[in-house]
Formats: sequence, C-alpha cells, structure tokens
Amino acid sequence: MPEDNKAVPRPFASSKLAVLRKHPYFCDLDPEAFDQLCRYAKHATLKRGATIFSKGDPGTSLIAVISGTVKISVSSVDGRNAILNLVGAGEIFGEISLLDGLARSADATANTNCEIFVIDRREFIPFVRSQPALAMKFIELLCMRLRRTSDQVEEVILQNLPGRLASALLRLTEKHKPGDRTIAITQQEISEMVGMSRESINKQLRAWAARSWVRLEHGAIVVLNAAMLRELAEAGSDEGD
Amino acid sequence: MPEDNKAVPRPFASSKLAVLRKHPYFCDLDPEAFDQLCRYAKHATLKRGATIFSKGDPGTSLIAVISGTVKISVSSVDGRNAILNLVGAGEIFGEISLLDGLARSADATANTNCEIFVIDRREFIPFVRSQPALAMKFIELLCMRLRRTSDQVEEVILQNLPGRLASALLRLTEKHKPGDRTIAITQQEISEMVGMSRESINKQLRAWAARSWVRLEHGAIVVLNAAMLRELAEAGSDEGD
DNA sequence: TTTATTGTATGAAGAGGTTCACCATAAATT
DNA sequence: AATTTATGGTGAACCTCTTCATACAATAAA
Repeated sequence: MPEDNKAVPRPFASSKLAVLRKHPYFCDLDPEAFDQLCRYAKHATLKRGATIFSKGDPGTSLIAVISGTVKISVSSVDGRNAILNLVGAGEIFGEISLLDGLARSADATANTNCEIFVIDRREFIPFVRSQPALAMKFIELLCMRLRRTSDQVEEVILQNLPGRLASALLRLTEKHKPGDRTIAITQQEISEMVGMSRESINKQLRAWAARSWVRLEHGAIVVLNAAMLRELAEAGSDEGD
Repeated sequence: MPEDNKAVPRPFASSKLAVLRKHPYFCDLDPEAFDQLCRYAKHATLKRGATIFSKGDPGTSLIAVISGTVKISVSSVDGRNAILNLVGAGEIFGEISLLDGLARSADATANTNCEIFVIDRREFIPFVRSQPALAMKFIELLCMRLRRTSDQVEEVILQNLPGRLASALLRLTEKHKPGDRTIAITQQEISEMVGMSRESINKQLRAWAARSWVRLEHGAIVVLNAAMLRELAEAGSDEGD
C-alpha cells in the first residue's frame, strides 16, 4: 500500500497548460483571462495512492488533472467503498467546495501517478466575480455534474446488475477518443463504481465475453459490441445473461 | 388516474410572492432585482396528478412552488418509478434545464393540488447576466443539489434497507419546522424514494413502530426517535430489526 | 349509504446478489 | 530467478429483498 502523502503544491510550471487550455471548460474563455487564472495555479506531482483530500476536509481549492487519473470515492464504516467518479487528464474536480466553501463531500486519491494543478479559493472567488463568463462556465459544469449524478441515482435504483454494468462501461468508453474501446480498469474498481460485488461483476463480464460483447484482459476491458450494451443499459433489464 | 393537463401559465398575480421573497434562494437578493424577476413570472394552478413537464422535454423554464408539493421522478420501461425529490412550497425546481438549455432530466408532476410560478429562460438568462449576485446564488443552489444527489448515490450503494429508509425519513423531517415530526407521505411514495419495494418498507416501518421509534398513521409517519434513526443512517448497517 | 379507490398489513415462495473459500495467473518487487 | 502482491475466476451456501397473493381499513365518490 503506497504512503498517504498529502498533495503539497510546488511552484508554478508553465509548460503543462496545454492540457487545460484546450479543454471544453476553458477553451472558449478569454485567453488573457485564462492566463491570469493559471497564474494562481500551483503544480504538484503525486504517487499512486496518495490522498489529495478527504471527505469532511475544509475544501478551499479547485484541482485540475494534467496527467494520470484521480479517484473520487466515499467509504462506509464497515470498509465498503463507492467510487463516484474517475477524473482523467484535462478534467477538473473539487469545484463544489471551491464554489460553496463547505467541506469536501468525498475523498480524492491518486488512482495512478499523476500531475495536478491546484487553485485556491481565496484567489479564485474574486476572480470569478470579475469574469461573469467564467461564472456561467461553472454553472454549466455544475449542471453537467448534476445530470450525471442524477442519472447514477436513477440507474442504481431502477436497474439491476446487467443494466448498471452496461451503463458504467458505456460511460467509461465515452470518455475516450472515438474508436478506442479499451477501458483500463480493474474489475474491483468497476464493482465499486456500480455498487455490486467483484464476483458478480466478473460473472456477468465473462457471460458477455462468451458472446463476444466484450473481451477481458488483465486490468482492462475491451468493448466489442457497444450497441448491445446500450440496449441493455436502456432496457435496464434482466436479459443479457 | 387524474388527467394529464399540462401547466398553462396564466397572467401574473402579485399577492403570492411572499413565499418566494422570504425564501433562502432569494431573501438576500436586491429587492428591486427581485421585483423585476417576478415581473417575468407566470402564475398557474394545477390539479393533483397534473404533468408539469416530462423527461426529454425541451426545458425552457424555472418553476417556483407557491403551495402544494411537486414530485420529481423518473420511470423505467417496465413501469418502475423512482422519486428523486419532493419539492414543497417556497422551493424551486427545473433550474438545470433553465441554466444549461438542455432537455428535462426527469418528470415533474403535481403531487397535490398546487400553485406555481413559471419563469421563462429567454427572459431569465439575460437577467442573470445583468445580476452577478444572482448567478452566484444559483451556483450555490446547484452545489447544494449536487451534494444532496451525491449523498443519495452514496446511500443507495453503501447502505441497505434500514439505513436507506432511516436516511430518507430524516431528510423528510428536516424539511419541516423543527418540532414537527409528522411526515405526510404514503409508504408507496417512500418505497419509490429509497428504491425498495413497498412491502419491505412496510415491514421495516412496523418493526420500528413495535420499538416506538416511529408511529404509523394513514398516509403519514411520525418520527418518535430521530436519534436512533440517525444512528442507523450513519452506520448504514444491519441492526435495527 | 353504498360503492370504488386508495392505502396498509402479512406471509410464502423464489430470484438476484453476496459472502466465503479457494485457486490461477500476471505483474511488480526483491 | 524467486517471492510477493494484485488481479481474475469459480462454485456452494446463504441472505436480503422482491414478487405474488390476499385481506383489511380508511377515505373519497356515487
């Protein structure tokens, strides 16, 4: 188990900004404003397993992922885990606490080695007030998040294992460039994303593999028949086994 | 089954605004700005069961509830329902589509007879741009919603029946004035909120009633021992039966 | 008052998932 | 190369919750 080193921001490094600049959240923002925003950012490098923040922490920063992926999760007293989101390069997270100033609502840990930028609330909030366009950008981001999270509630309540697993796989492929259907993820992680046991996930995946809907690799899943999965996800139903 | 009459906004009626004016979303807003906002609102009266909007509709309005309660829900192909939220007097809903302009993400129906105000996107968006404080208000609202929805995902994934039911009951009491521990809701509705069968809900409730943690009435539940329920909700656990 | 309708109560049978126990294999570490 | 760790695979027993069937009470409608 890797050590629990908290993220310690280091002095600003300018070359990595391309990942952010081209990202949908910021790409149609005033370039000058963007540069000013970046001037506030602190750079940090994290080893896999490192804690970025924990649920309940006073949340005072926004984090942008430059490389690697970050796991947003919560855990119960009896040790069960639920992965709420996997944040990849070019994406941002922690915006809720940044915007409302309240405690972190989940844990964030480095799922792989990764590089991040950290922007502090004290510098950010006044900046937003001076940039109404940016405020609207964040409203859009929050709306997107809310739609996604609502969908998740809907899935977990209305669908059973095949439907939920299919939805999860599709959501994971959609983050890739079109054509890339290989998802680098362990079955354990998937089980924590859909909220069912690893054994059940494995059983379902192998049933689909037998039908060539997916191919299982070590630490990865290749989606071969997205159409069938989409059908299952939309039916939310029992077939598919 | 009541008829499916869509909400048809009628000319503005000014006397009902007190409910909105005193509400947290708007109470510390510039009074002049608030009045201007209200000038855009259209009033409507709905019969219990009336559809306000459906999932997938182009969403172009924000709705404020003056009296009664509105049910935000989704349903699956096989007829199962999931209630995502119950919106009471003084609260607003539909803000996601209003803000991002995309389709409705759930159905909204009048859960009781009710009165609403409707504000259209075309008039609202320019208004928000001219009122940065209002934009920040909505950011806070969205953050609140996001925290609540994330909590729901967490609950549904990590907790079993007793924990989820306890959480739901507590959330429902928290909307009341302190001291009022009677929740006017049917067991069917609760079952659709926590995503478990009515029969299971009934069984658990009666187990708790036997311990005097709750009292069951026709169409209502009285919480007698909130502390024990809170313990169950936080443990997310198996005891309590 | 009689008749629907809505809401509650309850048990038996069964499906869907979990848990546990165990082994196999791939990758990382030494 | 040897050892450890992480990941994947599998079946049997168990358990939680669902489904189905049925009955009853309270409220609304006729």
